[in-house]
This record gives sequence, structure tokens and C-alpha cells, in this order.
Amino acid sequence: MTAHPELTRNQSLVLRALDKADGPLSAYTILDRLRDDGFRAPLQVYRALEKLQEFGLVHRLESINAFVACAHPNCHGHAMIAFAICQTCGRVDEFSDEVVEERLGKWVSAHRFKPEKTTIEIRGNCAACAGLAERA
Amino acid sequence: MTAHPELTRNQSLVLRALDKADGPLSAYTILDRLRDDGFRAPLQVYRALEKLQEFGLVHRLESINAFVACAHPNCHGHAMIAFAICQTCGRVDEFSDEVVEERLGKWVSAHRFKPEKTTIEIRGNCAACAGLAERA
DNA sequence: CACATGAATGTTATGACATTACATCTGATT
DNA sequence: AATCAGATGTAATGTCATAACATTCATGTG
Ligand SMILES: [Zn+2]
Ligand SMILES: [Zn+2]
Ligand SMILES: [Zn+2]
Ligand SMILES: [Zn+2]
Repeated sequence: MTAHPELTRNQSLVLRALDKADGPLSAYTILDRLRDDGFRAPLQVYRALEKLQEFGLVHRLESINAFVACAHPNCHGHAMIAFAICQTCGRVDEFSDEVVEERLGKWVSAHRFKPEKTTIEIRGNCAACAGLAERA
Repeated sequence: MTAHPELTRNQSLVLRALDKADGPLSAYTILDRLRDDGFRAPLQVYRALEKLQEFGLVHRLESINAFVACAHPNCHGHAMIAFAICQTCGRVDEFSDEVVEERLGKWVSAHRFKPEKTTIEIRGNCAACAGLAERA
């Protein structure tokens, strides 16, 4: 359930593209997939993505310059989310860990650092893809 | 001590540029700073950065597309390093946390995920810069 | 209704980051 | 000398993201 009543047409189209995709998409890939819906310029995609991120419906994966639909929309108030990204099949697992959050929180408190956005991304191979590689 | 006997001329120049800088630098900024040393093309920088990262002398900050000299060269065999990046003054603090490492390690084991590179980056404001903002 | 206002959109151009492809040079090895 | 691997030089291209400006649309207000 990724529906959201307040979404504009462009935002809905971008979110639907991400939902249909089997992995993260770059902004330009989204653009290509929405040509038939009238999309012509990168900004249409980036503007929609910006709003969708504000709404918590989409996440940006910093380490691969791509975007995914949130796996738990309306469901995590966590400021801190971790991603495991399979570099072979594109599968993305989204999870949070209170202990990690607490430890990083302790570090920033101790250093009087004021965090705004935290990125935790693990790139590698998922169980299925790593298994295939073993057999090869 | 960031010296390294095996470095080539280009690698040394790039590392020195990062050491002299007071914060992370983009590849193109490094290029500009090395014009007088004969640098002409981005690839000279990217190739040097690639090797320096292999040697553990330089880190790439994924969330801001920039590079920093390692704060603890020859000193951390950690696979997992976290960065606190001040978006105002560019200060970067590099640290590692065994508990965070252990918790993320547990997650990947439980999910049979084979990690290759882990990114942990906290963007925000350092104590000094956050303090200034308060007073303003 | 006329009109101001703010949000979203459309469009073009530009800026910023990174790699491909190919030629050349260097030093070590045989 | 011939060979080879690694590093380098250079041009062109590819990929990701934003600036600037005009237009449209919905909404509320006098
Ligand atoms: Zn999410
Ligand atoms: Zn996979
Ligand atoms: Zn380091
Ligand atoms: Zn600062």
C-alpha cells in the first residue's frame, strides 16, 4: 500500500514507476519510462522525487545515485534507515536497528554534532545472487 | 603521517592536495588545484583516487561526491568506517564503532547477504557551526 | 467577478560528476 | 632487444542534477 491521496499527477506517475520496478531506478531511467505519459525533462522527475522523499514514500540511495519506493510507507518514523543493496539483481532490503541508531546517536551527542541526514548503505550481493556466484 | 613509499607522482600529488585541504574535495576541485603540476584531465585524478582508496589512504564520501584523506592511515583495518560531515565548514570526523559493526554484521549474516562496501555517513553541522547558528 | 497568491508544471540551458576508448610512455623481466 | 604490465596523456562521451524563467492551475479574498 503506497497510495497517497495528496499526490499530484507527476508524483503519482513517478511513484508508480518505482513501485513497478524490481529495483532502484535512476532519475533518468524514470524519465525514460514516463515518456509516454508526457514526461520530457529531468526536472519533472526530480521535482516529484523531492516531494515523494518529503512524504517518506521514496528513498534516495546515495551510494548508487538511484531511488526506491519505501518498503514500509507510513510505517517507519525512524530517522535512521539502513539499506542492503544487491549489486547483481538490484534487490534492496530496508531495515532499521535501534542499537545502531542509539550508538550513532551517542557519538553525535558526545561530539555535539547536529545530524540532519544519516546514510547507511551496504552494497554487496543478496543471498540468491551470492549463491549463484558460488556455484559458478 | 600519510607518506607512502609506493606512490606514483600523480598519486602523491592528489594525496597531498587532499592532505592540504581543510575538508573534502571533489575530483574536479582536485584537478583545478593540480593544474600547475601538469594535470589536464579528470581521469588523472580519478585514477589516482582509485589507487589511493585501494591503499586505504583516501575515502570517498558517497553522499557528497567528494574525497578525503584518511584520518588514520595504516591504522584502521576496519571494513566499516563512519563519517560525520559538517555541511557548513566541511569538517569530516572519521570514526568506527564495534557495536554498529557487529549489529550490521548480524543483519547481513542473518540474511545471507555478502557485503562488499558499507557506507555510513552523517551529514549535519559540527559543534562549532551548530553553535554559531544558535547565536544567529 | 476580478484579482492576488502560492504551488505545481513545462522548457531550455547549463553545471557537476564520472567513464570509455585509444595512444603513448615507463620500468622491469627475459 | 623483445616483451609485458602498469601508469599516463588526451579527447570525447556518458551520467546525474540544478538554475532560470515562463506558464498554468487551484484557491481564497475584496
Ligand atoms: Zn522506508
Ligand atoms: Zn541479488
Ligand atoms: Zn580512514
Ligand atoms: Zn562545521
